[in-house]
Amino acid sequence: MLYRVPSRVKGASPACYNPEDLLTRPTMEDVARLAGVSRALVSLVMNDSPKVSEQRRKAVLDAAEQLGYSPHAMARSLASRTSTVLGVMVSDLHNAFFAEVVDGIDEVAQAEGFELIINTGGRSPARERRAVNGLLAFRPAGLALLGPVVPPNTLAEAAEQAPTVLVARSSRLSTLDTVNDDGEAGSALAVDHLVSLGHDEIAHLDGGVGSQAPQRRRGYIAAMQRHGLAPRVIPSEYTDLAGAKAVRQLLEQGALPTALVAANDFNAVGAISALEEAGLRVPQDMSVVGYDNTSLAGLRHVSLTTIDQPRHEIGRLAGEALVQRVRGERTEPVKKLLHPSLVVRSTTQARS
Amino acid sequence: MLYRVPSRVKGASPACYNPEDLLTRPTMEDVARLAGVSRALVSLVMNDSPKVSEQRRKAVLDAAEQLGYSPHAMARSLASRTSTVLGVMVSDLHNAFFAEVVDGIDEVAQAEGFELIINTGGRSPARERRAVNGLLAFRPAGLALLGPVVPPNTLAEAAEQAPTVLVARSSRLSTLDTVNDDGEAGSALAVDHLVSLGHDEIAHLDGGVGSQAPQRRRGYIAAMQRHGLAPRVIPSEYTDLAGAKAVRQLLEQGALPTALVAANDFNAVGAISALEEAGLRVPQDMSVVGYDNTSLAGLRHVSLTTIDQPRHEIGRLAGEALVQRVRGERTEPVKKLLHPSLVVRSTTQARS
DNA sequence: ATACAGCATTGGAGCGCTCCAACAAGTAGA
DNA sequence: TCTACTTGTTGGAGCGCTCCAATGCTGTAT
Repeated sequence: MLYRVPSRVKGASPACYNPEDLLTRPTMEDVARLAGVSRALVSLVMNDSPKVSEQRRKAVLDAAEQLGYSPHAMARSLASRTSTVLGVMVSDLHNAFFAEVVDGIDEVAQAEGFELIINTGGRSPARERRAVNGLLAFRPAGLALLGPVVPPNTLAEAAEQAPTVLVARSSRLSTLDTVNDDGEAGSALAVDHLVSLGHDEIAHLDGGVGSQAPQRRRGYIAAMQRHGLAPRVIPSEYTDLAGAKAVRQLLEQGALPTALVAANDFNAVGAISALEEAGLRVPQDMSVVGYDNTSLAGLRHVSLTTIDQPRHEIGRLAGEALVQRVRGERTEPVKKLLHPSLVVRSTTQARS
Repeated sequence: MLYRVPSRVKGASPACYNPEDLLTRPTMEDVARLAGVSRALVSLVMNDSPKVSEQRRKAVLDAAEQLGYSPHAMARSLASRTSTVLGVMVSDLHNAFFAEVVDGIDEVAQAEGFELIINTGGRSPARERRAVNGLLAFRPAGLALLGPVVPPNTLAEAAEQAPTVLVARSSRLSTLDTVNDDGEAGSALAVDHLVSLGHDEIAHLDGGVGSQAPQRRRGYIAAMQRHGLAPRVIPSEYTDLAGAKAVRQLLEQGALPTALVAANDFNAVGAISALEEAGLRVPQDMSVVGYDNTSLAGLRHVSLTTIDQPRHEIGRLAGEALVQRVRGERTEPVKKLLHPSLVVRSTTQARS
C-alpha cells in the first residue's frame, strides 16, 4: 500500500505519495482465487456466517492463512455503512485523571469489539473543535468527550453526528449522556467523617478555578449547614504551594480550625507541610482530608485520608453508556453521578 | 449512517444494525449537485487543488458549508490507497509514563495531519498481538509500539506491515526505529552528582523486575567503578514500601552508606521515610536521589533530587521518526537513546 | 415424473471517495 | 486560418469490501 502524506497545511491535504515501496497486502479477491471460491463466500467466512459448508470454510481459512490475509477495516466499514470506531476527545491526556478514564473506556471498547481513535484538545476551544471534527471525519459509531471546554452548542452539534457521552462535564441536553464524579457528595463525605470524629471547626481550602472545585465547595458548605456548623472557605488552588500558602494565611489570622477539607491531594500535602513547619502535628493538632486519592496519597510517608474518585469506573460507565446508545438499546439520556468514597488513612483522628 | 454493532464473539463479527435512525450525512455527490458542478471538481476543491477557478471554488465551499459536508476520511483513504492513521499500541495506559509518551506522539501527529488510533495490550503478549492486529486492520500509515512485551519476531512481523517505531524497548532490527531513555546514563548522573558532593559510600536500591531496572543498575555499577568506588546493590522494588524495607535492612546491617541512588521516586520516598523514622535526617545524614522526576518529586514537601526522563520528548521523537519513515524521507533505522537530566532539589547535600 | 422446499454459492451493484484520461474553451504562435 | 498549448472541468473506473437477488443444487413430498 501507499502512504498518504498529509501536507503541513491546515485543512484538506493534497495527496503525495511514497512512490516506491507499494507493499500491497492481499485482498479478499486474492483469497477467493486461491481457495477457488467467490469473493462473496470469503466475505461470509470472514463474518462467521453459519451458512457456509465446513469444507469451503476450511479452504478459505487456509488460503487466508497462507496469504497472511486480514480484512481491511476501513473498506468493511465503508461497504457496510457501519463503524466499529469510537472517537475519544481528551482535553488533556497529560492529566492522569483522563488517562485513567481512557483506560476504562478502552476496557469496554476492547470487550465489545470497538476501536478507539483519540484526539486531544489542548484545553483550547478552537483546537478542541478541530479535534472533534477530525474524529467525525471517520464517521465513528460514537463519541466520548472527556472534559471538553467548548460551548454547549458545539456539544449539541457533535451529538447530532454521533451518539455522544460527556465525561467531567454536565449538560441537560437529552441527546447527551454524561458521567461525572459527584463532587458535592465527596466533600460531604469528608465533612461527615470529620464531624463523626468530633470536629466542629472545619475549614475548606477552595480549589478556585480548578475543574470540580465549585461542586466540592458547594458540597462542603451544604454538609456543614446540615450539621449546624458554620462554613469557612479559604481561597486556594489545586497545588501544594497554594495549600501551604492558605495555611500560613490561616495561621496569621489566629483562629485556627481543628480540621481541614483540602481542595485536592496536592493542596492537602502543601497544607500539611506548612502546618508541620509551624510546629503543628497532623493529625494530633489538626486533621486533614484530601481529594482524589492520587498515588501520592497512598504513599506510606504521606498516608493521606482522602476521597477516592472512581476514575477507571467513570471510564467504564462512559464506555458502556456509549455502546448502549450505539447499539440502539437505549434512547433516553443517562446522567450518571458516581459516588466517591472515603479512604481513611493517617491524617485524621478524633478531636483531642 | 448506520452503526455497526460488533458481536461479543471474538474474531470477525456478524453485522447487525440499528435499523431506524439512518442519519445519512451528505456526500460529495450532494455537494456537487447543489453547487452545479461535477463530483470530481468537489474532490479537487476539498484537496486544495490549485487548478480550480475561484468562482467554482467558492460555489463548492458554499454548498459544502450549507449542507454541513465534511469528507469521509475512510472513503478517502480507501480510494487514495493512502492513510493518515498512526496506530499506537500502549502496553499500559494506566502508567503515567506511557500516557505522556502518547501525548508527545499526539503532538507531532496533530501538527503533521495524522490521526492516532490507540489500542492497549494489558501487559499480555496474546492481548498485545490482538491489539496490534486490530491496528493493522486499519492499514495505518505507521505503527508505534510503546513498551511491547511480545517476542522479537512478532515485532519483525509488525514492521513488515507498516513503518514501526519502538518505545521503551530496544531491537537491533534495521526495519525498526527505537526511542529509549538512557537508563545507564541516568544512574551515572546520579552517582556523579553524589561523588561531586564528596560522597564515596553510595548504595543503589535496585528496581528488581521493573522495566529499565537492569539499565539503571548497570549504569550505577559502571559509574561507581569509573570513580574507583565499590558498588553496593541492595535488592528492592519500584514502590515506597520496598524502599522503606530496603533501608531498614540496611540499618540492621549496620554499615550505612552516606548516600542512596534509589530505583525510582517512589522507592526514594519510602527510603526517606524509613530513614526519618530511624532518626536520620535527609540530606544532613544521608543524601538520596530518586529517578523519574514524577509529580511527587516536585512537591515542596518532598523536594526530591531526581533524574528526569524526558517522557514527552520521547513521544515527540518517536512521532517524528515515524512520520519520516512514513514519508519515505529516511530508510536507515534510527536508534535514539535520550539523555536524562539531573534535577537537584533538597535531598542531596555535601558530605558532612 | 413435477413441484417445492431448503441450502450453499455467486454475480453484481454500490459505499464515498480519488485520479486518470479525455475534453471543451480560451490564448498564443505560426 | 490552423495548430499547439494551457487551463478548467468532467466521466468513469476502481479502492476492498458488504449485501441482495438470483442461481444451482440437493432432497423430499406430491
